Amino acid sequence: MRTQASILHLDLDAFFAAVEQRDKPSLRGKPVVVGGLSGRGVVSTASYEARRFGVHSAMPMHEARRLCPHAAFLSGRFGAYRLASRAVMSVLHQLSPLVEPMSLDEAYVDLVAGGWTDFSLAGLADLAQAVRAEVAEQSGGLTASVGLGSSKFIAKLASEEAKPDGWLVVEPGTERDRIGPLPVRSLPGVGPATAERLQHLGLRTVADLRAARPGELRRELGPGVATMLEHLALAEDDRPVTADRAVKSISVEDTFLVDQTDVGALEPLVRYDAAVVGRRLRRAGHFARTITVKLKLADFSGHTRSRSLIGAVDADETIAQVAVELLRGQAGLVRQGVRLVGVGVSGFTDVAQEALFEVVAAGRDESYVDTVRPAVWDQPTYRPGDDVTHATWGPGWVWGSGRDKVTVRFETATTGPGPVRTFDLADEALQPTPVRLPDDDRDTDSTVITGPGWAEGDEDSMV
DNA sequence: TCTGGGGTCCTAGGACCC
DNA sequence: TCTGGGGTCCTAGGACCC
Repeated sequence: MRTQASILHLDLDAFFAAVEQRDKPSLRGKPVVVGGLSGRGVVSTASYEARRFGVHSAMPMHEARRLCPHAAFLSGRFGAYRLASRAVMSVLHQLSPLVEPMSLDEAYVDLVAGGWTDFSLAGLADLAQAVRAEVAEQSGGLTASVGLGSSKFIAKLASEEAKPDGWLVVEPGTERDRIGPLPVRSLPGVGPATAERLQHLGLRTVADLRAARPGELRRELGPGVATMLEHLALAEDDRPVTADRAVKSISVEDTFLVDQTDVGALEPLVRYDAAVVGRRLRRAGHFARTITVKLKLADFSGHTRSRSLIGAVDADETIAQVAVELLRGQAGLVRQGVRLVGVGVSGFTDVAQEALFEVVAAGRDESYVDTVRPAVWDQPTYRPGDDVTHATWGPGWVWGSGRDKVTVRFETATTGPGPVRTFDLADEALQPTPVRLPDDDRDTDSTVITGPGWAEGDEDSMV
């Protein structure tokens, strides 16, 4: 817990709507609503003029139209928002190298890391006003609210209280008194579900939370959430300001105008989404090992299916193939009616690690796996017993496989009976080795499975 | 015409390995 | 043949945030 109000939180006011009003003078002073305009869209941002009519973020767009029919309804220009955001963030970077953007319109700044030393009320007041002025200057007139406090939680609370177009310093030492009367919902990490459970325990305010019987929170919310809330209720928040947080997943999703029930009709979309994801993945310079397909049903329940490949990939086609298979595996759910489908990737590495085999389905007794296929997707699928002599992956045939192992029998019509060898799929010996086949007049590269010592044969058992 | 799209983090169970 | 604990990875779901 810091003893000085050394964390700054900046939040642009009604950001998307404000950029629209900045760029289109005719919209100034009028209600503006930015969000999804199609049937199932929701509001991203409402200008303060629109908020007066009850319009707010996350509200279904049709309701916003009902409440404020004369507003300007816009779908958003993210290029413009990104540009404005960049200008604002660069203002913050002049304060400190430790700037943590939470979104296009919001960031924390660690003033200690920036060498700031004057934490007097007057000093921080000057700082807040200078930052807001510079943000307006650099962004073409956007207004920002600034909060300063001894933690992220308190700094954000301060900027919220200052909104719109204001600033507030919460003096260290006054935090607990300030947050006591607030509803539990104002604690970070308390959303609708947790608030409901707390309500059930008769806990409505932060002060109620503090007075909760020991063990009560633990039973209702689990040790993790309970501990976090106990600390936050006392204004104890040690979360550091972290610059350059690495991206951990990339995803794309689409909500349909009308619920869909036909898997086949969804496949082209899933393939397209896979390509969008693939392009973003490559642009980020990453490879991904896990591919996920997400469905949301008519009843709003969410369902995901994911598969981790042996190696990391970034090709559209590979992502698409896996995604389509995962989708097909969910045909039963799709028939119930889906409102949303999404494709995502995660498990990033910075090098490609396409491996030879992908274990697909467990055998009935789970002692072996009955389908093995190359993780390079234009190659055929092999099952134990399949002859791979004539495949580019020869020579030999797949004998069996466990979860992380594949057993190959090195035997072809010309070589005669050969040894059986089990490889760990991570085994270097299983990684593709390009070779030119002697009789290959098409002059294409092929791959041979080799294993250290396989010529002696060995008694590696099937897994 | 109820309820977007992009993320992060946590939990819990099972497999698997040592 | 029975027995155990810890650590890690994978999958699925859910809560939350902006």
